[in-house]
Amino acid sequence: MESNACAAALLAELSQAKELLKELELNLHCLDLCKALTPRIASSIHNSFLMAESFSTKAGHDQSLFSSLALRPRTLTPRRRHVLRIHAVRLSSVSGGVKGQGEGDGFTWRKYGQKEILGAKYPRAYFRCAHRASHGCPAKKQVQRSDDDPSVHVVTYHGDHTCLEQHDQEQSAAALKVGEEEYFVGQIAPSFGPMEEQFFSSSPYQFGGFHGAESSWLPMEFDRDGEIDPASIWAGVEWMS
DNA sequence: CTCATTTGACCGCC
DNA sequence: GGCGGTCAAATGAG
Repeated sequence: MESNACAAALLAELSQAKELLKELELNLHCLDLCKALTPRIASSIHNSFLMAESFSTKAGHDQSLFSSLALRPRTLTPRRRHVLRIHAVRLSSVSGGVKGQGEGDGFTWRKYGQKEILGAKYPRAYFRCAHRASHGCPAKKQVQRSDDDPSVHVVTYHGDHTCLEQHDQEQSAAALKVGEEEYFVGQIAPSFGPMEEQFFSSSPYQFGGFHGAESSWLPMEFDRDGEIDPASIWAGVEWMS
């Protein structure tokens, strides 16, 4: 896809996300927590806007948006086809609480594994959709605490839910489609549920109390080889198949 | 008793 | 052979 078209698509999706955030702010004004979080989320998306605009102006005619985004070439090959969503979540001590009833980000997950990752301070937890057995839902997610900022957690989603659950988060996800590939480049903040709370509280980093969470678009920077510079982001991200 | 989580073992890929 | 991802038996909570 031609770079300007990619940039336009990205901006269009971001515009939609921004409008959804405005709507969220209007509808949830009675909740102090939501009022506190919404401006931050909006600010993060605004930063993404600046990034996207930068891409659209900086990306030369011989450099696609994806090369400027530094997606590795192998992610564009048919053999690497996948749906990936990267989501950074920062826990906060905002009072009020946002915990759901066992759903967390709106879906029900079952933890099926936890693994110590080489070079990482904190373990990675593996979750799959609870409706895998009944609906064959292939959705999975991985949750790992950031080494640099323990209050930041990287949630990586694999696959889409084929179960019947619907929620606003899916509708507000900003996706950029290119041909047969679909890359989710951001997602509106969900809340943590009891399962994540339990996982995080049992890991080496102890919370004084879990009351809320905020998430943000990842302010990524990349080097010329297409590798993500870990020092430039506040949550480590790996491209996964 | 049922169901979700934990955790060591196993498997496949690089 | 090392590592990440998954399996499955054991364990615990309700």
